Amino acid sequence: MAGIEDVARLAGVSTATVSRALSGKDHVSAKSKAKVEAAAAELGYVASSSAYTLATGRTRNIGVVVPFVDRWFFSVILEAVESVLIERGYDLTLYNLSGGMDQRAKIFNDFLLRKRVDGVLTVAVKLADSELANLSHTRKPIIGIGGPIAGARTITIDDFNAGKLATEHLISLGHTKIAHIGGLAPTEMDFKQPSLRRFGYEAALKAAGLPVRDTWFVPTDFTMAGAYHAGKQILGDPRNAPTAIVCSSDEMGFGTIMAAKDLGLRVPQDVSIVGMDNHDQSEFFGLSTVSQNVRGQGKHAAEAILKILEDPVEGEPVNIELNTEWPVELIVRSSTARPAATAR
Amino acid sequence: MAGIEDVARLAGVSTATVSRALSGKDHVSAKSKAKVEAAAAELGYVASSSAYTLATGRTRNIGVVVPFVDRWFFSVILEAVESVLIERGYDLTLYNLSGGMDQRAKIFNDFLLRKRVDGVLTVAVKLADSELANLSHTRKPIIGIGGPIAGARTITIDDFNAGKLATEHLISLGHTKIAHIGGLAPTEMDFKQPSLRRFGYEAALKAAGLPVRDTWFVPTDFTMAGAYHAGKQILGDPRNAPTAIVCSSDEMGFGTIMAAKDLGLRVPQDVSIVGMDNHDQSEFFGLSTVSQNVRGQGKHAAEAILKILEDPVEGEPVNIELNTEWPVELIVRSSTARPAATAR
DNA sequence: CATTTTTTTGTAAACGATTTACAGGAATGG
DNA sequence: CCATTCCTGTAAATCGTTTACAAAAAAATG
Repeated sequence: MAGIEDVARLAGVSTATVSRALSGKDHVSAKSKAKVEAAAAELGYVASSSAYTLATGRTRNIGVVVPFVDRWFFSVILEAVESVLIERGYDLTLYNLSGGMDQRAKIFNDFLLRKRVDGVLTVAVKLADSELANLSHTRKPIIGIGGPIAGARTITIDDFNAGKLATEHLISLGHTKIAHIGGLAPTEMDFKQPSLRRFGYEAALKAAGLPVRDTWFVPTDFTMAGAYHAGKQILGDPRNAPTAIVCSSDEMGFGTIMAAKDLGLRVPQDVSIVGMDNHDQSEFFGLSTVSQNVRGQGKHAAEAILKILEDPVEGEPVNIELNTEWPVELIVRSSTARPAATAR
Repeated sequence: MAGIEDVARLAGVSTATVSRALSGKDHVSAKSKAKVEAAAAELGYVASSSAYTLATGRTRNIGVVVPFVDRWFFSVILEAVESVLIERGYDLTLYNLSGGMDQRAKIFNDFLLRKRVDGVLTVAVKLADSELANLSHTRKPIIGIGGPIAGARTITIDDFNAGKLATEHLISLGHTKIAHIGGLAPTEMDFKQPSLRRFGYEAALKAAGLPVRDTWFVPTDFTMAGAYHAGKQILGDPRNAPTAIVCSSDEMGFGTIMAAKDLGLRVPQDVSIVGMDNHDQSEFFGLSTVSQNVRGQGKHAAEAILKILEDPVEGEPVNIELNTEWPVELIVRSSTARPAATAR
């Protein structure tokens, strides 16, 4: 493997000149730049990134921490972040938390501290105090997507508002019997979005003077299967079946639509269903939803962290508490309509 | 940040002793080992990975190249690989090809050559000759999942056999009118699994003396939506509707099931549907399928590449052409049954 | 043309570990 | 008690860049 010295020798210049010519950030005469480039090409020279890192202290690598990779939201974020990073010459190192607590401990106590990354992006993970302390101690920028992180920049949507908007859509169509399929109680390591969305749902009902019934809220996990069963439960009730259901995610919406269909109910004639997120498959299911631009958030987060690294604001600490709220938008498709009773 | 010298000073030994004590591969007296560990813990010392890499030539980092991350198969592979790597102290750097040809060129011509990774895992990507040449030139181990790579180790399933097995299942139930929803024609950069699965389907039909009809094969992309439309097309045919459909993936199976239901057909009474892969959601859909152990393949690939790196066989080149064929297995759920005519 | 200013280039010292040749000390055996 | 072996520890070399700093060359100025 050719090193910088080989290139320097072949080009007839010093290693310093080679370095300058190739990185292009210092002045080098056009002539020697050309010679260096020719020599580098001839030898197939590529700079060793570890030597670069050792000399500069920069890794050109961002660590991305996700709780899952095989779920839609996370994989989309990952894809968006990766595309920005590659474009800018950065690597993406993936840290997946789904392997349990020891894997998690390993990641936060070993991997992220080894000077392997210039910054960390966390996606919907709630950091324990000790984890956050460890991380802050490295003085590297941290950006969180999908939940607050004390003392760091974050990008979130207003989950309360999303739940409220979805519910208001149904209310404005004339629904008064509106159920909710939402997330389970938040765990120590997870965020409380599910609850926020539910609070939004409840707030909308109350604002419209509509009742909030216990039996109309069914908590379940964020899967089609979970929502399918919840949906059957709610819609099969012989006495208190609602005419509309607000789901905390689109995947739940899909499950609910399937439950309705399997019960012989027509969507939206017999029951309206609205989801949240605007999943890639929502168009296919015709699911009305409160859209959050997931790719946009991922790209924004990636660009923000690169900005901090590449032109830091003088005198500003790397991490400041600052939340960027991403807008949500109602997308109406074919899963919502006026309730049958008031249809004509 | 504490360096190895600080630890050495605090422990009252030399840096070499610290290195030996911490890496644990050379003899150090129990006493000084304890002192070193205490000192390291006190200072919160973590070795700089770039210095380690520069000195040893090893990055403890594996590059994983995938064409997508937001598709089930790839995200599951990623998760499986990551869990093995973390466990063994390795990082995973993600390279996603879905960003187009220039992103792809960048990855193969820059990133993978910069001595940032010890080895490369590719998932269902067909390497161009020049890409493979570039990669081989680095003398790093390459392992491919889901498709042949000339001159390298690969892990695949027998797609032909999978297609055949799915079809035989339907034949053995008594079906004679069996359609197929499969992938589009392979592109330059993709693999030909779809075709192999189709060939397996055709071979099974021929072996049973059943006709292969053109109208019973509909190519589409590997999505629910694509298969939904294809399924409606096939099942809506007033003259030649089949009693069973073989789908090239489970996601296609889901779409086909939904198409059948929307046409008012019952699954499996009116139409049997079988998929391939054993997707996480297949249980929920009750989809019979030919299962391939995706997690198992991912883990195996990760372990195989670590094996090559950590105890190489003397005198064997890093890359040898060797395909490990992973077994498939028929899983019968509730989407397949005898056809109505022969049911009793 | 001499002098000053600006550009370009080269030298050599980091960067932070691992590794190795070598030396000193302790243990072993006769 | 001495010679031999076996452990430990030391000091210096090494990995491949970047980057002060200084020197040399080129361009601008009077």
